[in-house]
Amino acid sequence: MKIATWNVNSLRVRIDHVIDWLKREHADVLALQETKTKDEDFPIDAFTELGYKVQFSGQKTYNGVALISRQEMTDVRTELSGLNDPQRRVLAATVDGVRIHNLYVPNGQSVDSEKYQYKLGWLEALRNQVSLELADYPNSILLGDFNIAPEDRDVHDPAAWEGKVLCSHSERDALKALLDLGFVDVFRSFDQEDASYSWWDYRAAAFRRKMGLRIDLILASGSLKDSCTASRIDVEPRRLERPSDHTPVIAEFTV
DNA sequence: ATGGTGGTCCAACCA
Repeated sequence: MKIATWNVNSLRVRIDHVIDWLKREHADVLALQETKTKDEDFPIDAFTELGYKVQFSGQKTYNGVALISRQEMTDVRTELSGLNDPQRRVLAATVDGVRIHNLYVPNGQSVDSEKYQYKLGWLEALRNQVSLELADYPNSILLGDFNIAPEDRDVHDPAAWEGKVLCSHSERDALKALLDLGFVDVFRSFDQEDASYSWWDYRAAAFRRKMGLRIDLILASGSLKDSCTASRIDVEPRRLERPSDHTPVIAEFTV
C-alpha cells in the first residue's frame, strides 16, 4: 500500500496538480487537507475516472478533508468523539483492514491565542479517540497536516522558531502523547536529506530560500511500522506554477 | 523591525 498526504490549499485551484500527481505516482491512498470545498461541489468524477473511490468532509471557505482510495473505504467517521466541532478536519476510514485517520490539525495561530488552546484540546480529543480505536484496529495510520514540527531538525531556523506556534513544547508534547500510543513517524525510519521540509510559507520567497518546516506527517502504529518499506517527501509539486504551500509526503507499506 | 503571499470571495478571515 502506497499512501500519501497533501495539504492542497483549495482543491478547486489544485485539481490539475492532484490528478497529474496521481497519474504519476499511482498512490493507493491519498489524504487531502484544506480542500476548502463544500461536499456538493466535490469533484468526484475527476477521481472516479482514474479508478479511485472518494470520501470527503468539507465546508465553505475553510478546512475540509478528503480520502482518495483505489480500494473500498468502510466505517467512515468525520467526528472526534467528545468534541462538538463544526470545523471539518477529520476523515477516518478503513482500507484493506488498515484504519486510516486523515487529519488537518488546527494551526493554532500563536501560543497566546484562543486558537492555540483549541489546537491543544483538539489534539487531546484525537488522542482519546485513537487510543480507543487501536483496540479494534491495531493496524492504524495517522496522517495529514499536523501543524507541528516534531523536532528542531524539522525546522529551517530552530532558534527563530523556538517556542513559536508549530514548534512549541506543548504542541510537541501533544504529538509525543500520540507517539506514546506506539506510533512511529515513518519518515524518520529512513535516511533523509538534511533540510527535508513539507511546507514553505508563500511569503518572503521562503521556498526559494529553503525556509521550510516538516509539519506533514505519516504515523504508523506499532503493529504496522515494521511493514513500512519507504517514506519520502515529493518536492516537485511545490515547484509548479501556482502551487500549494505544502508538498506531498509518501509512505509505502507491504500490507 | 516589519511585512511580505495566497485562497476565499469582495471585506476580512485564515494560514
